Amino acid sequence: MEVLPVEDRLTGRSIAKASRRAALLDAAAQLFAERGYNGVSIEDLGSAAGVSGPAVYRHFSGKPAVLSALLTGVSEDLLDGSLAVVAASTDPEAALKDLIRFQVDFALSKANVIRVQDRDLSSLQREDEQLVRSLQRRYLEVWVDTLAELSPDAERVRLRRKAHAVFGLINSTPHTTHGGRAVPDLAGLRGLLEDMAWAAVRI
Amino acid sequence: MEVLPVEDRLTGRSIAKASRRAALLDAAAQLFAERGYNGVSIEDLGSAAGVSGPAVYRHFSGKPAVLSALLTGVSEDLLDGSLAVVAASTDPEAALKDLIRFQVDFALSKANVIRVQDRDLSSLQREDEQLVRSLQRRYLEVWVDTLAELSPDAERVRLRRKAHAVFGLINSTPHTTHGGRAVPDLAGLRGLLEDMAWAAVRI
DNA sequence: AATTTAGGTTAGTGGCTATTAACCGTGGTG
DNA sequence: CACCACGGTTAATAGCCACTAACCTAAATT
Repeated sequence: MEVLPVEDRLTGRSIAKASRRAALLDAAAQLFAERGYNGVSIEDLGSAAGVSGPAVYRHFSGKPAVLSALLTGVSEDLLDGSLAVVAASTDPEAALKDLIRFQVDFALSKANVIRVQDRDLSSLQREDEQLVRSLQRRYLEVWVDTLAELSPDAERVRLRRKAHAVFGLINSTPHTTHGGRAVPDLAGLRGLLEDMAWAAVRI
Repeated sequence: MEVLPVEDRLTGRSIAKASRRAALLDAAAQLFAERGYNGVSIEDLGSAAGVSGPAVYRHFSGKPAVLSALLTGVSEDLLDGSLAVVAASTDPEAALKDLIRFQVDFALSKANVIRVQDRDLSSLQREDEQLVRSLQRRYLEVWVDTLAELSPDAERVRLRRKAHAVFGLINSTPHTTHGGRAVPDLAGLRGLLEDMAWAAVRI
């Protein structure tokens, strides 16, 4: 008979393991953002997390699994976050403003992962790619639903394009913030992006 | 004594060579956009241009040279085009509108190259990367100069960020137009992007 | 305290791929 | 019409890299 691992015990080892896994994902976000998925070796990944080479296989089944964990994670965070934002807002206009703020926060605080998401999505295995695309689609629909409440007459196709364009606007700084250095006037940038996004979305 | 190849004769072969080179660059734009520079092999590249493998070396010194030709080409086209646009306009407001139209045209007609440019810039060799970055910087400055004429009091840092964000907005569709399929309502998309860009830039 | 399990390590190993070698037909040139 | 430069071909070559094997130590479990 097998021992069912129904409940994971919080032993010292499991904590260490979790934090190592997190370190690997952090390293992956940074390295993939800089050099692209195919430009990073498992050895690079391991040593950036303070461990060398094949130890990565104690945490992930392979290189694709690392990318998959990274991208499904960010997609879920975006979707869940946006649902929470919309649920907390009363009127659609406030909801849209909060969605913008949320996306700006996300883009500025997780620039690396944002970058990887639209750079290396195609490197995922078919199944994972579909999952991530589905999560992204649902996130997009949260925006489109909110936009539709504000412009009931607009076609959804148009609203979808609008949302895409706003994402491009907001996500632009990760592309330009080279290497992940700190941004001087972060608050100013945040405000500028919010204002521009608001102006663009209200046309 | 060497024969100086001062003037290239327009022989049948040289024409064939030029068109093969163009085919290779087209293939590179498409494949790099889809799979990323490191996800495409020389063999892939060649066969997509109707030639197999090492024949590529008759046209480029190596794989990096292909990427370099692609990216310096697009950067130069953008810079030259923007200079022409500004030179043709009289007042700054018209210039800005034309710059937007120009960038939208470019993003919609050369989506692949746009994608490669901000995806695989870091795969260039140091020297070429500096060249491309320099061209991009000069292109950005064309925008910033125009913006500065319209808002003489604004800091250039802020205007630079603004321009970046507008690029992100306009270049968003290449990211979303998966696989390079034709866009249904191209004119509508063009108009939408222009309107949104104009609204965003005028905050 | 004995034993098992898990996360690490350092050596392979095999496949892919950029680049080079060696060779070949032909358009352009004299 | 003889020659040759050139764009192509297929067959090495060499290096990188994902992944596996074999082994080792120490935390958990008993």
